Amino acid sequence: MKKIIDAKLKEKDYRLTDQRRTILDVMLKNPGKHLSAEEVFEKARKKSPGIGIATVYRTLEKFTEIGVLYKSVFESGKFRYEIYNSEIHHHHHIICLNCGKITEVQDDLLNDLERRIEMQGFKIIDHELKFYGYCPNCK
Amino acid sequence: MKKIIDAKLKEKDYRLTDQRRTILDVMLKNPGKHLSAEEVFEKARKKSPGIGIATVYRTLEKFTEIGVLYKSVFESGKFRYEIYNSEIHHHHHIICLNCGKITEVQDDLLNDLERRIEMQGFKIIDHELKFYGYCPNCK
DNA sequence: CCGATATTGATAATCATTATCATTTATATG
DNA sequence: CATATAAATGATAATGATTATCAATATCGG
Repeated sequence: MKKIIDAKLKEKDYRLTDQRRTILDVMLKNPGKHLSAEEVFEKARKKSPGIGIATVYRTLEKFTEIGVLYKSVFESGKFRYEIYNSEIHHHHHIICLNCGKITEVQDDLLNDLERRIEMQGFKIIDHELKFYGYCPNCK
Repeated sequence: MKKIIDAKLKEKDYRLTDQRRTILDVMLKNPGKHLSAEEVFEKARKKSPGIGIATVYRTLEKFTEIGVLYKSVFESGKFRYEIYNSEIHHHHHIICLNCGKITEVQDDLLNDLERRIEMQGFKIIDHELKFYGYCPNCK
């Protein structure tokens, strides 16, 4: 996995600094988790105490650009990032209205709907589906 | 429609001030549009030149709480509001990656998926589906 | 009309994020 | 290994969307 990422960075002439390596490690150690910039910053500081918050923001953005991370926005208005996992091509989020926990489900139900929308003249590139409700613990 | 909204406000002991009336008019004149707070402010000022931006934010939030408006967040991270329309119980958004235009489609395709998720212990209250692509003009 | 209290507007404060800039550092090349 | 280039860093100022504060005003029921 790291090799693929290394290749992506090289492809774009991006440097693999210690800070970027650290942030990448944080994300790889938290697959499926949707971490805010602040959360990434806290975790990265444990390994690289001198890392700066501006670097975290920049790196998260850069990694999103090259396809290493997936960036989402939820109701708080804050961006959250998760490691891109090509095995799970597409997944949806369930957001618990009580505890805020974000769970993922896997499904590919939307192809028919996309087809229908494209017949109206649109060109669909991607989609995002969120469910709001209560998780098993809060129900 | 206004009568229903009046009733909702009364139900909660909220007062119907001129400013709130103005903002409500703005939203009712723009059905289906997703207006940012700033956009609402600009439109409201034309009718009530003295209205304050803080009031716009507060009122949009208050109207969302009582179910008069529906509040969404998109990739800009900014909140956008639209008038709640009970005839269109559920709709989805298509966001053009080029011009940013937001179009709505109506579909109720997701009931099966919600059933399946509920069998896993979740309780689903609502869902939100966004498509990203290019509109007919930008394609 | 009066009183209680919700609501307002201006503006300060907050927060997540981005811009700025001097300094540091990764990497390619000889 | 040494060097040059320019990408990247960290601290912090700046930005923009939104919320808090507070004195003043307005709504609504009695």
